[in-house]
Amino acid sequence: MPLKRILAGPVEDAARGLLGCELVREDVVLRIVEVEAYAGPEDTASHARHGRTARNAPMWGAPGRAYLYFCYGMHWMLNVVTGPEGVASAVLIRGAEVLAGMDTVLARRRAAKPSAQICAGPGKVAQALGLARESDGLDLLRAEGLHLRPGLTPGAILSGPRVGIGFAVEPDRLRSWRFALAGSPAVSRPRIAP
DNA sequence: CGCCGGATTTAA
DNA sequence: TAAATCCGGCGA
Repeated sequence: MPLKRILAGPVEDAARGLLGCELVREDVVLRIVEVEAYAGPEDTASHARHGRTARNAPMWGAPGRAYLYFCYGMHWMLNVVTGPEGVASAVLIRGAEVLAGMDTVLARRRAAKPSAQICAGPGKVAQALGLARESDGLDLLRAEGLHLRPGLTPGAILSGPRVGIGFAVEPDRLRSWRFALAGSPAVSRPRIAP
């Protein structure tokens, strides 16, 4: 099944389908190992919970676009928009392994040496790719600029509650919409129970 | 290894 | 005023 079709489906399936896929920008190639699913206005943890705003507008767009937002006054977060056009949902990229371009990643992350956790966290992933506001809304399925492509077929997948959404109400708050490749060293904290 | 506070801008 | 976070410092 083509990636575009998976992204056009339910956000939970799209999230699982993104595990193992690759993000490419210039010389940097990352393998996605951890994601979180965020649905539309009905999901009280989602940026779409108050309806359409200037910030979350890309969430209503076509599947496969980027939704980037600024968080905690200093971090950019990369999401892949999912669902049909007009339906607001997106998948937050939370963790990745560096397949190529480690020197560039080290420079952007201001790290002295490689480590398994260099892209373990959503802020780290966007920073490693050099992403900010100007990449908001990009079509990731076009092979120019930032590109998303199929990769490794996932083995075992772990799931658990989403991180940093204590403000959401149940059942959204406890929903297991965080997914990660079992055994990957690039999964962010807190760890998902096996 | 786990907990805690500060950084720093924006959206609602 | 709190946020879909990160990092360094401190104590066990």
